[in-house]
Amino acid sequence: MPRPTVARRSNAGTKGVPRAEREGQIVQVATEVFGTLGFAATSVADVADRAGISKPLIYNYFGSKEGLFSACLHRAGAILAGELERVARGDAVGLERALRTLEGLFTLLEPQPWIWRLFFDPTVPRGEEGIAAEIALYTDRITALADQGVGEMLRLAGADDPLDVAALTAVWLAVADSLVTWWLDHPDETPASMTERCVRLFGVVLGAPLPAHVTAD
Amino acid sequence: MPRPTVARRSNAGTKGVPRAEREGQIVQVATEVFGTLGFAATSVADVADRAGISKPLIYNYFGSKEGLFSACLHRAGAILAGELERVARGDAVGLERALRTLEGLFTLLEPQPWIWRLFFDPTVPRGEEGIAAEIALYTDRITALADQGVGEMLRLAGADDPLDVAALTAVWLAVADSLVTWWLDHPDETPASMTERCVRLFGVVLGAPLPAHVTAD
DNA sequence: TCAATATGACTTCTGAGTAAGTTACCTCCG
DNA sequence: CGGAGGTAACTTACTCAGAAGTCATATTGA
Repeated sequence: MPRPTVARRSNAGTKGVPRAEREGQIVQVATEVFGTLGFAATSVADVADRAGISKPLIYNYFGSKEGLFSACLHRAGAILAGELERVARGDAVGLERALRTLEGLFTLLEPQPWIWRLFFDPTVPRGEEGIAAEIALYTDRITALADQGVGEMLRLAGADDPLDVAALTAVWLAVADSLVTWWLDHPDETPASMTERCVRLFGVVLGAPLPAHVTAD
Repeated sequence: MPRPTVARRSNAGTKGVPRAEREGQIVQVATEVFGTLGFAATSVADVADRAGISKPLIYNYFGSKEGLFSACLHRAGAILAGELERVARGDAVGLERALRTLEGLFTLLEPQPWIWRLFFDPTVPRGEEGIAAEIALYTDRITALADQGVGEMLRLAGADDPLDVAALTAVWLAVADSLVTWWLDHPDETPASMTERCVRLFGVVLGAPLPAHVTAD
């Protein structure tokens, strides 16, 4: 049956926004949603709504939900890994380096805190290939930096069990993650105030008396 | 059309397993799946399969997916919060108490490491009521304990900014979480070896030289 | 007029939740 | 002791909603 020939205004048709620009807008919106809700809980239709365009346009430009996530990932990854590597190239070691990293992180994440979440999203479909692999690309870079910093610190202290390094690296990443998360819950904090707070806390924790059996062992 | 009168053996009918026992089995399986995959990625049908029963039985007994999760939560919560409170009643303070807590945690989680995950599952639907509220019930208890320990430690060090306490509590919970997660990825470790590792790492980190501007500020 | 930009209205699939019926145990009456 | 029937334990086979992904079509700048 042919469609009724009634004059029905459609919203279709170009709005004069070039593809590159639209893609940028979409990626920005999508990053925020993915970062806030997680991959699984994010619906493409929702992203389309918030971006003020329609779902098929997203599929036109990004191919699939994973493709969209991938685009967000690469933008965020370039920013993040780049900054962290910049810090790592500095000559700080041990806790000094840790603090510098946190400072860089806070400054970097100030305008768009969600991008951090993309790399530590537990809801992305696991698998040897696909998104998971791309995430690994970046987390490996980040972990390598952390591992190097942690390893250096442990070596200075005369410890060199590789498993110790691995465990402490995991802990360190979690510490960074938790501070970012806490910051997200306390929007009044500035990067500077967060950094100061970290300096203060480092001081307190490290100044605390060691338990007897730690020194004894 | 009437059903064919052919003799078709159905699998229905009681298998003689009393409700309480069945519920226990289901909760055990469900806890593992929820804890491993997260709430969102877990399908009720999958749980039913693994438990060797059918989906409607789960709905019969637990009402809904949330109801099932809730049952897992309460079992796990009773175990977890109870143990942590036991440790907290001890007379250790500061880092000593931290180590004792970790030790208790590792021992407790040895047979069933997943239960920890239930309380820190980012994929549960947010909302003022429902599961989220029940989770909060337990995390509040856990957080309160952590907060108390952290607060005591900061007070001993002469610091008492409540936001500092809150932030350090978040960090401490993340540290515990990351150690459990790391352990999950290294199944060869025993509770004892994990505890030793923590003692060692505490020693190294706390023995590290303080950055200049930490002491300066 | 053609290519780029855009959309409404599908199809398809997955997973939560349900209706209705099946089987086995248990009790109580004879 | 034997069978009627009540009830608890269980399943098959659905419905229904929401989200991924697709198709055909519409609009407009160059």
